[in-house]
Amino acid sequence: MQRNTLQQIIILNAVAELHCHASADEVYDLVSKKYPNISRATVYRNLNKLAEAHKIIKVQIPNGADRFDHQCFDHYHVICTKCKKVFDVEMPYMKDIESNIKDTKGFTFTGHNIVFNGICPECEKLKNV
Amino acid sequence: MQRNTLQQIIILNAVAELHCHASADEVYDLVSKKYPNISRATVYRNLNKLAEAHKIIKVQIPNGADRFDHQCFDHYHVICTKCKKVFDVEMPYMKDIESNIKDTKGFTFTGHNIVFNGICPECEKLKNV
DNA sequence: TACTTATTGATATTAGATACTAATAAGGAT
DNA sequence: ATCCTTATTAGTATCTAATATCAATAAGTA
Repeated sequence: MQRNTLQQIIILNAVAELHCHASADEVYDLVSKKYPNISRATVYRNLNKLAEAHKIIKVQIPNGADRFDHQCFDHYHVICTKCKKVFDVEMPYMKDIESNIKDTKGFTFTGHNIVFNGICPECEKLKNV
Repeated sequence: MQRNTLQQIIILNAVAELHCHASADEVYDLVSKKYPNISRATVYRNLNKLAEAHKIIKVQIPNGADRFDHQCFDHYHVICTKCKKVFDVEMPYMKDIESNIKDTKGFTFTGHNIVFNGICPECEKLKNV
């Protein structure tokens, strides 16, 4: 049986508060201000639980910490290769992208993930300093 | 100055021999059969060096070890969510996919990465046993 | 052949995440 | 309201993938 815990509520609120695709550690840092005894493991556990329950989205970043996003619909992301921050990309979700695959070789496709690489305006500015 | 080492040649050959997107550890296992004293660090170092030199491709997998691919052109991948093996996807590379982005918000886009999720035929078969 | 220094082997360290376990507390039953 | 069951937590240990460190080695020029 699923139980509602104070920790879970606090963690969900923290993800909502941190707009910019927070990592588990960033969530932990924010949460532990209000709830100093919370365990890092609890944060990780609840983030995954919330993602499974589709209350948040888990964005898995190649070679980086998972990010957690409060925007709960399918969409793509861009990671700034300088500062490693993750942002949403405003682009239609390609539901039927799998139809472009020539030979599925017996695979059952269940989804896809696009992560763009780029330089965010902040880092672009710093380059010119 | 770049130096040609026996280790680098052996590692490049091993990646070619392991068709199926080997992880650094899988490369290490194969290589250490022929060259028992090779260091794991040397394998990691050379795989990255070969990828930088575009002699192999480094496929960064969300929540998984990097894979190294001997096929040296831009293409997409599918990861089997059961066995975690990575395969090439036969699908045209979308060079201008960034043009679908509505609002770049000042970002400079430099590339993209698509990883499909799926179940490979092997794992599909096992499901029915 | 000698010299310079890139590279190696071996190990330590790091980051991100999960596993483990006794203690706690959510929420149904009494 | 109180008891009971057990999901969840806090705290810590452990794991994996990868990189850092550094003395020893060897590639390739002089």
